[in-house]
Amino acid sequence: MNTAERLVSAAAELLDAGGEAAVTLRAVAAAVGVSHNAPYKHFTSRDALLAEVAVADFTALTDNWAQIRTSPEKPAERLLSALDVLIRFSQDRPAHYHLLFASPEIAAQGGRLTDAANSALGAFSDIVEDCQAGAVLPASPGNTLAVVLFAATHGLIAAAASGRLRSESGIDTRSGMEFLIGLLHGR
Amino acid sequence: MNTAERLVSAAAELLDAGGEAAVTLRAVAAAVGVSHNAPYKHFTSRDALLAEVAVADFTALTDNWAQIRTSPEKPAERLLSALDVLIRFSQDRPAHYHLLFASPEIAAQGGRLTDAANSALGAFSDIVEDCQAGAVLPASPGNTLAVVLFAATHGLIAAAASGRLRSESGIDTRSGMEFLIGLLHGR
DNA sequence: GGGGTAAGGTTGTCACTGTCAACCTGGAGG
DNA sequence: CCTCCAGGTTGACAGTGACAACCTTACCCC
Repeated sequence: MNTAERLVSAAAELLDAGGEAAVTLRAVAAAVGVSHNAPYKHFTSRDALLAEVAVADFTALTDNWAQIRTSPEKPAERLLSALDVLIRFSQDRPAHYHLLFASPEIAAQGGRLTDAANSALGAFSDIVEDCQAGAVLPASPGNTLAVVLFAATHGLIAAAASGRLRSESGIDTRSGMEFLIGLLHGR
Repeated sequence: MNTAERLVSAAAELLDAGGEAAVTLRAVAAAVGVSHNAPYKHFTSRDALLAEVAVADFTALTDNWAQIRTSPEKPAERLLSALDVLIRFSQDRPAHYHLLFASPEIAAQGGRLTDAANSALGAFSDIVEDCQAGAVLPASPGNTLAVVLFAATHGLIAAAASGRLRSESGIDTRSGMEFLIGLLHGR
């Protein structure tokens, strides 16, 4: 594994261990065993390094969803599995999740990151479209329904991360999405 | 206006002008005309100061929504107006929006902030419940539907902020919510 | 085969940040 | 009149992202 890859994976580990604030260029460099300035030979800035971490995460999500689509489950069950992947990711690796979906300055890095994010959305949309083709979910122009379902999931995850879900409403992300899908079912 | 209030309002202005990174304790203090350490006489940390900015924003949102509820429009139109308030807020003051709904370390400040956020959600829920009472939207246990609708809106706003909405799907936040509400209408 | 060259690494330095500590000051209350 | 404290000050400190300059090694081309 070359230095650039080792830097990305060290950054990913630090992100898990201590949140975004812990991902210091110096800490990343030290974890790899290079000098404090070596990262600049591979990445133009700290944000660019974090963007590469995000690319790796998006790619993993894409693979996950692509695999779910090939499972023998019914479309509706595959959709719930896809949502579970996202929900579990947000719970197991909250800092990574925040990096991917709630960090505008990282998203602005563009390039490879935009492509990786679009691929992930595409894989998720495929699963939703299978549901629409099976009349489990209503039709929509383009992938509008997939985008809306994804958005609702992200919104519930964000509310949960802020601690503002359990407090007043007493629901969780999964049950919220089940409720919404139930309303849309067969429409 | 006392120093604490002036610090909060100066922080709010810097947040608008240059994003969260521009809200430096030193810059805030300088804007008010006090020394670089004076903020610590009123706030325990930078995050605590930002939390007060968020409290003010949540309060304004609550007032906005409470007023919409008293308008002579039909419930469904009031709901769209409420969503427009949120969407416009996210477009006009993106850094403030991010602070309120996508900053876990700020949300963790708790206390006054949690109360203010709950009040805002309550005002929004009232508007949704009017729609449910008028059979414009389906019934739900507690305020589940309000939470889900809010979550979906936030998700679409977040996607738009990341530049990942227009690119692939060609929809915007407002039209996405109209699509979802249309599906739920009369259910 | 030898010399240029560039990728990848190093050390040193800079301005800036949040935070802590110590000090100062004026006015309120016994 | 003395005390005390809220609210302000200056000074310091470690840590950060970023830049500049230098060193080295391996490769390519003439």
